[in-house]
Amino acid sequence: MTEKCPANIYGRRLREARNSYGLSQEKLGIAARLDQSVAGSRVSRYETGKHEVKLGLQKLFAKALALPLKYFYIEDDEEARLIAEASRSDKPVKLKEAIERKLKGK
Amino acid sequence: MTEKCPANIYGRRLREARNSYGLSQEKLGIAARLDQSVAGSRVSRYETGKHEVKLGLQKLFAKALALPLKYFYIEDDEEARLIAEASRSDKPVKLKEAIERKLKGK
DNA sequence: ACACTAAGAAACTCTTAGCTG
DNA sequence: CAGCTAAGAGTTTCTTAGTGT
Repeated sequence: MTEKCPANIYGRRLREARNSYGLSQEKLGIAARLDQSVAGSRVSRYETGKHEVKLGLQKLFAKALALPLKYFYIEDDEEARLIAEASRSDKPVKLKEAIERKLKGK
Repeated sequence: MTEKCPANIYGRRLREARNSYGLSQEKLGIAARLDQSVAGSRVSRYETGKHEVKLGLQKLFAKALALPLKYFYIEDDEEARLIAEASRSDKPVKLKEAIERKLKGK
């Protein structure tokens, strides 16, 4: 464990969203089509703000987490929470389970 | 002139916002604290999607244009327009003029 | 299992200078 | 003037391998 504090807004929201699904960094990375061998270390650096995320990968994270791109740049916590709820209420199925089902399917 | 088509959402919104103020690429770059010698060519590549913008500079663009960070990642045109209006209606002074005043002050 | 990191390899962006309408 | 781009210089990220909890 021992999570380090995110240093920018994107990393903060990414970690928030991942934790809300109870996913590990590696599993989130795999859900976003990163190779398993690098998924954990890359997500770690994105969350802590060591590296920035290219737009193509931002889209994959957004899709995997069922959130709009803009979510990761919303600075107000309350607004972010509302958007997250609204985005997910569209989907009746629990997404954590959907993601983990996909991962096992491979 | 001869504007090339933006290849991603960030570039599209950046150009939109810049045009709404009637600023040139060079002037926008200078307003975001880029050196005059590079301002035009860099903004050009950000808008056309050749290069991606680091978060630190995204914040400077957002501030110069009086828009929230998330604006540049809103995919729906109608929503983007609404946010732009709302963000600017806070400010009674016309921002194009404010920006150009700053530029001349140097 | 989970989160994180150093170091060299690989990929990207920046500056300069110059082109087109 | 306004927008765009090639190429080498400069900077960042990626992969690998490994640390510590």
